[in-house]
Amino acid sequence: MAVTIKNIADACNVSRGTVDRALNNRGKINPEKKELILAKAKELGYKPNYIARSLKRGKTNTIGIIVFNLYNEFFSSLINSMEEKAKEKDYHIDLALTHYDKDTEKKCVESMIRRQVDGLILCSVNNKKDYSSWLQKFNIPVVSLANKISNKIPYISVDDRRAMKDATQYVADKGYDRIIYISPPLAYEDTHNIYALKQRFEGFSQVNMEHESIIIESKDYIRELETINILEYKTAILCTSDIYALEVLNYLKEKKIKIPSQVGVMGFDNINMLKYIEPHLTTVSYPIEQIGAIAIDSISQAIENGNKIQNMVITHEIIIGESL
Amino acid sequence: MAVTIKNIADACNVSRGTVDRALNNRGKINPEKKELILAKAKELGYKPNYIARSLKRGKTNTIGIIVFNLYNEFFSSLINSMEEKAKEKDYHIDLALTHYDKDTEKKCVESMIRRQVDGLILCSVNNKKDYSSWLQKFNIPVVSLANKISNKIPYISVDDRRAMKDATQYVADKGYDRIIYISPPLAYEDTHNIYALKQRFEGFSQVNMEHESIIIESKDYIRELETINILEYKTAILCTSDIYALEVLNYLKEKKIKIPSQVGVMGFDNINMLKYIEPHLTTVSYPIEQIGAIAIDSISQAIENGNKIQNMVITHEIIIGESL
DNA sequence: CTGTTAGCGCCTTCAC
DNA sequence: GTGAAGGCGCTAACAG
Repeated sequence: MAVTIKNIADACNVSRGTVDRALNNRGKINPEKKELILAKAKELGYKPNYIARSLKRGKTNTIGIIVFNLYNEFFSSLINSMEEKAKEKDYHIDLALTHYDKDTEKKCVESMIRRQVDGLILCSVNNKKDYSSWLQKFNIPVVSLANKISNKIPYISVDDRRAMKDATQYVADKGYDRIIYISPPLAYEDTHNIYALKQRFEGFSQVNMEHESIIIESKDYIRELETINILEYKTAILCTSDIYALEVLNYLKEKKIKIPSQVGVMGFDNINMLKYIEPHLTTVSYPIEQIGAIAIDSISQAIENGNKIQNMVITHEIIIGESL
Repeated sequence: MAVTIKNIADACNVSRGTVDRALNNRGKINPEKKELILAKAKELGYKPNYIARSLKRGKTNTIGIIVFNLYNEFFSSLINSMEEKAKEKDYHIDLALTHYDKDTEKKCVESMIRRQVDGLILCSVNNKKDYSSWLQKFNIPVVSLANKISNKIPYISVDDRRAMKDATQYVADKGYDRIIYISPPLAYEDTHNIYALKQRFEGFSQVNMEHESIIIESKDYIRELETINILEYKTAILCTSDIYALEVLNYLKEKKIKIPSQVGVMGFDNINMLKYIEPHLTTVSYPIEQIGAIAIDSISQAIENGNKIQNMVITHEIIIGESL
C-alpha cells in the first residue's frame, strides 16, 4: 500500500491539513514542523496520488491524442514532438490509435472522456456533420490536425490545396507535360474524412498540363499503374504521400525505368527516412513536428486560461530532390 | 459539468446504489427500473468517470510505457503493437520518452507512479545496481524490453549475443575475412545501460575472422570510418542497428564504393523501412512487435492475477539481402 | 498557525 | 429489491 498524506500526518502527530501545507507550500506553517513533515515524507517515500488529486481538482493534466497509427513516420514524428512539448508543460499523453477506423476513433474519444482528459488532439477519420457537435458536447478543448473536421473545431495544418498546387506547378515548370496523380480513394467522402486529400486534389487540379492527367485513386495504385503506359509523354508521378512515392520508386526500379530521366516522381510530407532513399525524392515539406508543438501549446493555453484556439496554417516548402 | 450517477439517481427518483446496479448489471433490480435508468443515462449522455472509479478500485487500467524516442522505427513499431494489444485488453497507454536521459527516465517513472499506472514497461537507460530495487519499491509489475536492467526485473528480448554471433558467422561464411564493427560507445557502461550492446559485442567477438577486426564505437562513426582503408582485405561493415547501417550505406554511396562487390554491409533490427532501401540490406530480424504484444500480455496477467512475469527470449533470424 | 471537515464520483457493504 | 452511508486520497474552506 502506498504512503498517503494521512500516514505522514499520523507519523508526525499533525493533521492532514498541516501535511498538505508543508508539502504544497500553502499558507502559514511552523518552519520546524514543515521540516519534520518533509523529512518524514521523504523517509516514507511519499508520492502524491495524482488520481485523487485529479478527482478533486477536476483536472488530470493529460491530453488525449488520437492518430491513425505509427507505421507512417509522419505520425511518429508528430507524437515525438508532442510528447516533448507536453512534458515540458507538465502534461501527460494518453495515446490511442484508430487504424483509420471511425468507430474505433469514437470509442477512443469516449474512453478518453471517461478518463477525464483535459483536452483532445486528433487526426480524425470521422466526417459526419454531427461529429463535430458530438465532440463539442464534451466541453473540453479539441484540436484537429492534418484533417479538418469542421469550421467549429480548430484546425492546425498546412494549406494542403496550396501546397499541392505549388507541387504541381513545380512539376509543370520542370518541363513535364503529363501527370499521373496517385491518391487514396477520393470517393470515400461519405464514409471517411478526406478533407486534406480533397484539398490536395483541388490544388492539383488548378494547374493545367499539356496532356490530360491520369488520376489513380486506389489503395491498389501499383496495380493500376501497371495498366498505364508510363513512358508515354514526359510523365511525372505525383503522390499524395511520401510512402506512396516510395512504393512507386520501388515499382519503377523493378521495371528498370530510370528516374528521373524516363519518368519523374514526387512525394508529399518529407518524412525523415527520405535521407536514406535513392534517388533523393522531390517532395513537399510538411512541418509536422512544428504543428505538434503548436497544438500542445495552444491546447494547454485553452485548458489553463480558457483561450479560444485559433486555426493555424503552417508554411510548407518544396523540397528539391533528384527524382524529378 | 458532466453527468454523474447522482444526477441520474435524482432524475429517476432512485438511489445512487440502484443506478449503479442498473448500469453495471449488479445484483437484483426491478427490470422496469433498470430500463428507465438506462434510458435516462443515455438521454443525459452519462459517461462514467474513470478517475473516480480508479480511485475507488485502486486500479487505473493504464500501463506506463517508457522508451527512448520515436525517431527510430524500432520504437514506433513497438508502441504501435503495444497500443493495439493494450486496447484489446482494455488498457490505456501512458507514453513517455526519455531521449536517452537517465534522469528523465526516473522522472517519467515517478510521474507514472503518481498517476497510479498498474504496470510499467520500459526500455531503460539506467543501469545502476540500485535502480532495479528502486523500481521494485513501487510494488507494481515491471517489464524491461530490449535492454536488461537486472536479474530481478523480467526481461523480454531476443538473445542479443547469439543473434550477433549468428550475424558475424554469416558474414564469415559469406567469405569476408575482415569486419569493421560499428556500435555506439561501449565504454558508457558506468553511465548508461548498454546491456544489449555488450551482449552483441560479445557475440561478435566469439567468431574469429582471418584479419583483425576494427571496432568503431562512437556516435561519430562515419568520421571514424573515413580514417580507415575500407577496401583493404575483403571487408564487411557490421552495424548494431539498421539506422547505422543506412548511414553507412549513404556514406559508401557517396564515396562511390560498390556494395556488396567492394564492401559488404549488414544491419540489425530489420525495420520496416528497409523495403525502400537499395541495395536490400542484409540484417537480423528483431521481432519487436511480437515482443511488444507479449509484454502487454504478460504484464496484464501480472496485474490481474498476480502472475510472476517470466523472462522470455524471442527468436531472431538472419534476413538475407543484397548488401553482403 | 493548525485541526476539522466536507466533498470530488464511484463502488460496496449493510440494513431494511 | 432498494436506500443509506462510508471511504478511496487529496484539497480547500472554515473554525479555532
